[in-house]
Amino acid sequence: MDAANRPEERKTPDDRQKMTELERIRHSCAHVLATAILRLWPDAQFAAGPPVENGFYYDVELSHRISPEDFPKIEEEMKKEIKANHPFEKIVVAREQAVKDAQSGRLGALGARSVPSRYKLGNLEDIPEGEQITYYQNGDFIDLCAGPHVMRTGNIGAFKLTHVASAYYKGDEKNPQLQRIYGTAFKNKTQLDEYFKMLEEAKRRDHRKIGAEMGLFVIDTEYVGPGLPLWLPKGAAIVEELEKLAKETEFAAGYVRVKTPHLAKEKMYLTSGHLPYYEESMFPPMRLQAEGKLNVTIQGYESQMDALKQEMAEELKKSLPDEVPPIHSQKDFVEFVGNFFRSFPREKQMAFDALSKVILFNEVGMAGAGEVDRYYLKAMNCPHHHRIFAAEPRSYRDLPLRLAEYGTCYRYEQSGELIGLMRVRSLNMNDAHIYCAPEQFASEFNAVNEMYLKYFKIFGIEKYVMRFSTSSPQGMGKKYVNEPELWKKTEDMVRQVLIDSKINYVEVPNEAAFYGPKIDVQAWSVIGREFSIATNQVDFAQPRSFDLRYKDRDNTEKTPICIHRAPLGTHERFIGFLIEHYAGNFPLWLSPEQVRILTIGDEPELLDYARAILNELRGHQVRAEIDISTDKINGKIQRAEQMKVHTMFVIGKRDLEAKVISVRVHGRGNLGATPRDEVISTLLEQIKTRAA
RNA sequence: GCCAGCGUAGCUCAGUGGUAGAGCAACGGUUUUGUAAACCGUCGGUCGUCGGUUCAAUCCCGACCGCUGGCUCCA
Repeated sequence: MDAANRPEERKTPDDRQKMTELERIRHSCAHVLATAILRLWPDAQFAAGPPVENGFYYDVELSHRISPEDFPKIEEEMKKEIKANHPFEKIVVAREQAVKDAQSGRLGALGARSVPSRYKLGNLEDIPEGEQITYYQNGDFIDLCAGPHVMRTGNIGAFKLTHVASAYYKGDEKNPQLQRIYGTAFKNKTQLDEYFKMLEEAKRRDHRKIGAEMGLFVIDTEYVGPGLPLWLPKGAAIVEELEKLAKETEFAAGYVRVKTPHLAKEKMYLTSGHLPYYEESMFPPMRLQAEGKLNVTIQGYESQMDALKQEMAEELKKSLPDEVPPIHSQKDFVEFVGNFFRSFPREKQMAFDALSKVILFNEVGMAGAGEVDRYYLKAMNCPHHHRIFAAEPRSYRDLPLRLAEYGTCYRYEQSGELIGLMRVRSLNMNDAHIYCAPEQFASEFNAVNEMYLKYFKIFGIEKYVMRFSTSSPQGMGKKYVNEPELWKKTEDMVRQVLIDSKINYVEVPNEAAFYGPKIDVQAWSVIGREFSIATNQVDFAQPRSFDLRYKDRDNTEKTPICIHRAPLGTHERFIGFLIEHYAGNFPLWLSPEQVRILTIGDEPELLDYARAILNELRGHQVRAEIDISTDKINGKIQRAEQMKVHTMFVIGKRDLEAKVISVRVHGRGNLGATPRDEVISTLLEQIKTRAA
């Protein structure tokens, strides 16, 4: 993220000087990229070119569409610039001079040009009065830039352009879209190669690829819809195991489970405050027609129809009966309108009839006629849980009340946002809402954090950070519910818990949820890729909006604080993460197929022995299968290994005679033969303890 | 939603302005096995959808749908 593009996050010159050596190399490489592009396309207009997490980019406006096929010749020019070993010279200028140079097209350019450097002009405007304005020059290329850079272009050890994307100028979708050229650079070739090796590994572990190979899930865009994954039996097995883990953990921690429907009336989300904030990312409402008159429908219809339709509307309006029978469905509606049209000449009757069927219902819908109930698919579970809280009178003795549910939510994510399981439109949340008194907050919140850490341990997540998102004064009443004192109080409480628990966290201002501060949990998979796994929030706003109360010791009614928490996030994203984390090689307890019995030969006694083992395993809820096909044992092993079956029991005549099982573990090979009972009891123990 | 690239069998991929192939998988046989692929055969595609250009389109053009990479968004 280019912080320089966001006024509220503008880096100070001091911050910039903290750039690491690697960031300087990359930032300098961005300048070299611009230099090269200008040699090829002198009219290029540059915007911003910062270092980013894995490299750098430069945003450029250019009539030529740069594609990866252009990379070799751009890289060729870049190499020349690096070989020339020009120094990066810092030049301090007065604002007037900078404006003048930008207008003459000199900034982000190799020389003066006929058109101004328009984006550089825009960048200049963002530099506050009093801050030093500097250029950096390498060879002929002069750029408005706060630096810092490496000493000379030759200090850029190894680089490569990686991809092209588009980006809005200053990240604002109202601004023009620029071409963003991405690249990466390292001190030397070895490190560059390692980086690309890591990318290869990530690609190999891609959850979409492994998910398909292992038969975990499919996304049936034609019949179900994009972003609506179907869990296949093997994927559902993982879902079930995660739920089991969550349910056990939450039960032990004093949670109670609830179950709520997938939709609710509009009133729910007006009350919660979600509708005004998030309407566009909720699925559009379903409208349930109540009894009533049709005249409102006709009005809505008039406004958008052409002449014939107008005519029909006039006719309808003129002679519509006062009393309209109840209409609950399209069938009712068509029937009613059909009867009504009988009084017209046949030709008109048919035209009206067809129109009414096709257009009136489909386009205008039944909205507006009489009272309409609008139902929304839930995009979050909290309001339903609030209503459960409200369902019974509550006393301080009931608190903390921890309502947990694996609730299915639906969010209308923008089409361009959908990514495999990582970003979906239907999601199963490991959700719970903790209603507590203010004095209980610290211990409850701390217990939630402890739960996170417990899970990290189970899944071998070693690197994580809690992003503590807080409000901002300027967002009060707009982005955030207008309760400045409550915000401060809550944020202070959360911060204190984080500090006391010595948990690894960073504070990020102005990114809170609208109803309270939140914590996003970022975790890194074993190959070092970052995932936003879970989020939990402190909510002082919704309990008020829903007028939730409990009777306190002193016989007064008080509003509880609500903690939203979802340590395992959603099944979709969490399993997506786990697939990449484990490269599909799940630990035994999570493995979709825990055991496959492979027989050598098909003598009846041998098959009986193998089947008895299968039955015993399944009796203990082990996900076991048997392969009694006539393939050679090597073929059976090959297929089981490819499917990443965790444990293979190879059963041949020798095993039958000695009452043993030859065990082979995926990725570890043949472990030899062990007495049957011992093998099974060890296996059961490993599953039970969720051993890695 | 925006920009760009892509869309051929269940999967991995060839291929052409004259209506398509391979390997694996699946299915049917034969084979009877000791730690990563036994053999033979069969089935399988309106080349994403719709429209246009053309005597002729899977191929060229357009729109739409979807996917991928970014941007914006993320309760």
